[in-house]
Amino acid sequence: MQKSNTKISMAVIRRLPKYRRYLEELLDKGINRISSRELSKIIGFTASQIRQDLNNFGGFGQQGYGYNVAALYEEIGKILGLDNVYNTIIIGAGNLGQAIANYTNFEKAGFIPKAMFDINPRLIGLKIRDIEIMDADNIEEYIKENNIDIGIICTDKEHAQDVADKLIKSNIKGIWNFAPTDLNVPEHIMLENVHLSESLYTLSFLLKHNREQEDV
Amino acid sequence: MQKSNTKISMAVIRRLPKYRRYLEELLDKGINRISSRELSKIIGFTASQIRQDLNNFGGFGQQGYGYNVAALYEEIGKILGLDNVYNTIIIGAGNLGQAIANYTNFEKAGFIPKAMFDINPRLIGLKIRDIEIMDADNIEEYIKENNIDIGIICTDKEHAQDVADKLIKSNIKGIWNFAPTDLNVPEHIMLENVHLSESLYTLSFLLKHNREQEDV
DNA sequence: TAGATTGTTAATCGATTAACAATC
DNA sequence: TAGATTGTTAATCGATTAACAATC
Repeated sequence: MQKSNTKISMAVIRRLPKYRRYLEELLDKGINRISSRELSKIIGFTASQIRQDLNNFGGFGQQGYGYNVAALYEEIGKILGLDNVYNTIIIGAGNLGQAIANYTNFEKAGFIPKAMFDINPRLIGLKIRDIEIMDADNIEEYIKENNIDIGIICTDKEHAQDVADKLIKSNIKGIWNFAPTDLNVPEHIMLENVHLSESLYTLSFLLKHNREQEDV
Repeated sequence: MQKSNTKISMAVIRRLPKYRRYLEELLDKGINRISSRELSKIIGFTASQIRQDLNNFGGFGQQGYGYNVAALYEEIGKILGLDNVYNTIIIGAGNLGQAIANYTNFEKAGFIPKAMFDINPRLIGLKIRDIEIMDADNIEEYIKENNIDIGIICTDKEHAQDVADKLIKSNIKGIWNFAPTDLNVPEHIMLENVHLSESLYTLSFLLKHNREQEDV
């Protein structure tokens, strides 16, 4: 669907989930048609930007009419790969790992937690929902035997690179990293970081300088 | 410290925590001097960008020498407001709220969780570490009586705006929002969102299109 | 002092916005 | 058909990179 050769910028990619979220809300309200101008008012991007963004992936609108909400929602889901199912494992079964294991919305979107791993013998063998916490020694074996796509790193920063190395060796496809460190990962493995403290420190900056963000 | 009138872009602000993190690592290694060129190699920004970024806030370097690691680390901490102490409350005492309450690194950086709130009677009265889970009906009263600076919203999306409204009424200074929705907040209240599903969907896009990120 | 490296200005690059012809 | 709104090109704006004089 993406136009030939054009390289989509990360700025555009990171806006896509937000489009999808607002389109879902419109769907829930039973609205089945929207113009870039109307969408602009509720989502806060300019109408021009909305049209530019969407046209990176094809002409989803119709002149004189606007966009079909259901169709556009569906298309953006496909662009994001949410029509796929991904098998995931969570490494680090502390509070954060458990929070993610319990968060069923990810599962609804196709990200299935198959197992959790920890080094703490007190946690090994427990289950979160129906997801077993296993010994971290078995990560590589488990990935290979169970077709795991994504590894979610919820360890402390000291263990994160070791875990990442195991994931890499086992031919994982992507890593979602919550450890407060930057991981070394080969180019063919996709990496997305969630650096919570960087987000908190940004809020701290804004508080200190009493400045609202211009963008979301 | 910030130069008069110049408005610092969010892009710069969001890089500051990363500078601080790498400088901390250098400190731990006992390195007390670094040039923009050397820092560039380990942090991955261009040397030019590093110098530009830092010069938004003043001349911290010395020609022919570079930057003093300890001093720069300290300065960036101050710029981020990490020399302050913030009182926080966590609203929503589910797994995510508990994970944040248990994450002592935030406390070390000056963000003190004073109380948690929930509407679930089974949770009310429990303690996470020494942080009590209280009835969400008491949020407004508690904020006013305890000098709370930051509200951390860990509820589901259905309750998030209601909670935000209570925080706003109680003159909170900042909101750190983990609920998967955009909040309506007046301009004088600082808002920082952590939209986990947007991050996960971005990873999904990268997997589908097998593309590494050019940045971070 | 000579060499190194900053601070800062200028050039480039990329992303956003504006404008409008195409067309439903 | 006339009006509305897209898709797309051109203009603008902002952020990044390059270059180099200042200076430690």
